[in-house]
Amino acid sequence: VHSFSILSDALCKEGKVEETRRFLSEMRGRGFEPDAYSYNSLLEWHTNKGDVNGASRVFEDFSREGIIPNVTSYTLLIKAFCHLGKPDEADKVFRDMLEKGVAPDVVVYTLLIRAYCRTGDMKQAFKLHDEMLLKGLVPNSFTYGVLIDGLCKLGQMEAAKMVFGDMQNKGVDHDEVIYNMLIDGYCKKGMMDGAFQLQQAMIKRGLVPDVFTYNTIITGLCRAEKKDEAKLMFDSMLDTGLLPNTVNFTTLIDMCCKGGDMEEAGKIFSNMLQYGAAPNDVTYNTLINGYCKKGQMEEAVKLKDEMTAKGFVPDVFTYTSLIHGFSTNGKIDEARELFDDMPARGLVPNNVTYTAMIFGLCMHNRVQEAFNLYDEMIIRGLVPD
RNA sequence: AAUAGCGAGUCAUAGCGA
Repeated sequence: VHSFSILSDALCKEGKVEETRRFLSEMRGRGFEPDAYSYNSLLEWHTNKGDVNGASRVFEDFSREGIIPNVTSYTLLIKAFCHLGKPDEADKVFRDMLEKGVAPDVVVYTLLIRAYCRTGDMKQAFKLHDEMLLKGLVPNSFTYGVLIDGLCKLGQMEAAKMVFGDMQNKGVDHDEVIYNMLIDGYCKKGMMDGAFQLQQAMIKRGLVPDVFTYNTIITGLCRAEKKDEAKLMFDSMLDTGLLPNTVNFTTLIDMCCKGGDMEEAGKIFSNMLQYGAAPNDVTYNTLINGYCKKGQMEEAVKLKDEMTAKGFVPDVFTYTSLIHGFSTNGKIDEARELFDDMPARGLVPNNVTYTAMIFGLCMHNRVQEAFNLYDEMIIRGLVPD
């Protein structure tokens, strides 16, 4: 059964879902009863697609086939709910798991804690942390990490530092990721000195700043309008022998775009491949937004076509940039056309998209249409901010 | 009973704003 499970996992990870299903029934035909392990990769596939219903269906299969889901199975279903930003639903599944007598572990607790952190509900997050301690589970660097990151994202650096000290007292080592999260926290608050201090501290501890560390700092420097220092930081990253990745280049491109230097942005864009870094959807979106901001809509649209041709799917970011670009360049009809085209592309306009469109309509004195859209977004369950 | 197989944390892109 182990061997079959390993194969089933490999099949599914290649994206061959139907074949995985067939494989599982074939293994049953040969007299090997699949267990939770055999099915979990299938479950993970649904989860990563954000398909809660699909994941739930696998659970229905479990009860039909008499398979007992293990912690990992539950973790995957819980993750699907986390992905939807529904920590309470996730928690319900978790409680259900406990009732069924499946023992929780550090991983599932960490995942659940992260779900609450992402919604900014640190109170629940810490409650779960205490609960796992009561159960005799030992938080590891992942667990402390989600707590620290949650606090950093809320800008609560003092509290984050306390958890940082706490984990050390408990004998859990600080790793690069932990430092990176704190550095990002300081950068986002504009406290670059704090960020640099931590970078030095991590080096002193024998840790090596990685591409995450550098990119975090570079982004921080860009936001602090210190573009020259940002460039120097990029160079010193290269000096350490680190290979810049797609995110690093996208950051640089964005920096150029924000400064209106599309020529430089384009140069970096065409050179990045030489470093083995291929542009991705975010890279395209960044450039498209840059051209939109400059009013070079032909270029922007050209890039949208190019990204599509390369197999990337224009997303809500792409459309919002273009809608805003057309709106503010006197082409409100083009903007509206794009907006109306979104549903057909499987895209759901969000708050930002609606604001951009409404703003554009108002600028063009099409107030009635703007109000109609405002009503529409409320009907769709969006909450104007 | 032991052992092996699955799951969790950090960086980049969009609108408005006295």
